[in-house]
Amino acid sequence: MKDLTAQQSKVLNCIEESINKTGFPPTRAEICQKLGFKSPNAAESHLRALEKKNIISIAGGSSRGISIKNKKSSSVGNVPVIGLVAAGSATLASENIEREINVDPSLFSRNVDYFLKVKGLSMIEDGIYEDDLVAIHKTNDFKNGDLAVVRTEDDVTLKYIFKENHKLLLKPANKDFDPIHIDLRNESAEVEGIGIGLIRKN
Amino acid sequence: MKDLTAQQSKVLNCIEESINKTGFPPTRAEICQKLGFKSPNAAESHLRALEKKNIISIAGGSSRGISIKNKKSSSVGNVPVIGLVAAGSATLASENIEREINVDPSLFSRNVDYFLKVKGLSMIEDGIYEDDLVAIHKTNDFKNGDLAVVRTEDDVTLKYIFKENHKLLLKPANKDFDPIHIDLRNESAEVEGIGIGLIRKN
DNA sequence: TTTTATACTGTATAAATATATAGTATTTTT
DNA sequence: AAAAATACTATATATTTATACAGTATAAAA
Repeated sequence: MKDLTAQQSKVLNCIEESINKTGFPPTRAEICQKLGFKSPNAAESHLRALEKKNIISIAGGSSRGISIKNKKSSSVGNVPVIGLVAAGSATLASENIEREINVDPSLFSRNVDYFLKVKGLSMIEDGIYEDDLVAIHKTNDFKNGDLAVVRTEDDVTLKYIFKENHKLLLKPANKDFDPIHIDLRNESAEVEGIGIGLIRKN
Repeated sequence: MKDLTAQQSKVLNCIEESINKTGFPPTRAEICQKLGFKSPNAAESHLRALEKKNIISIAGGSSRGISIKNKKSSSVGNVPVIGLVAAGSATLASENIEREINVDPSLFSRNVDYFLKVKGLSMIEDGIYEDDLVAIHKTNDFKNGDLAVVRTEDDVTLKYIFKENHKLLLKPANKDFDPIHIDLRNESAEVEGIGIGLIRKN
């Protein structure tokens, strides 16, 4: 991406300020007033330059039609928090959603589809505690050793996953817990997603 | 707060949608178009009702001058990430800011002023690992047992803090590390903030 | 050296927009 | 039962606003 000139940065800043302060973008005249320009065309041409550089987009024919592109903070990534309840149905069904939190999607390595609120102490030796929120990326693709949300026939658990042929090993990180062995010829198991991060509130 | 009527909710929704989609609030005409009204005054009066109920504010004399009040998610909480470098100057000075991340300020119990990127293994037994981002609330007020960012004469560390008269105890959570004893009569130490949460990226 | 981009002033205007006024009808509150 | 709020249509208009056009001047790129 091309660099912005000093003036273009000022204009961009002015737009951001307006949105933060008033809730809507500025008019050309307002930009001029704030930056001391005497002609609306001063603002206009800077806006067109910013548009050309793909920093903003300008909606033609509408007032205050300026929006800042790739707002890494469309940010209003409203991500649901799902409690692992006894019955173990970790679905995005609304009845399981405890609440929603706003996170920057770029915060983690992959897209976060939901947060799983950890129950139990099975992963405590690797620093995953009860009530921690584990960021889950929904996928059924995994590598051996990934932290996976696995739906078995009678439960949903968060464990390290290892697969070898028809055998699935779900390994906890707590010596007081036994690994779960699943023979896929007899039992079904589905990987719902993998853990890509966590949030803890003290 | 008074409840909104069905129509008022629709209008509010329409405003939110516009802001999310285009980046700026709608005009009266746009609201009418979206909701099927045939008179701009339909939108106008709903807006005035919403204003009266303190849900939105309307900037007089400016186009698209609608903003939604107490947006709990101004949400664009741009919080800096600070790396604990050897020299140990964990300040908000820009040279120490590794990057910024967007978090919902309401995510943690208190306001997050910055994230401290953890170096070393001194807190590993309590699930705080190297490169974890510990959410820090800037304050010099603390309770015994709080996780604190402490600036000593020659370092900045993250430890559990205990104070008794003139003695300060900085306690790690790793049996391989020794607690730090500070006699405040001889040495200075300052609490920069306390840890209120944690983010980990796998 | 000739474009092209930057950085403006100044003027003008069509179109967008807020906003007032006049009605009608229904529902809710007092 | 009266008043107030809701929920609109319809029309009008002053003002806001985007946007084009005409210049001037300087710096950077081709």
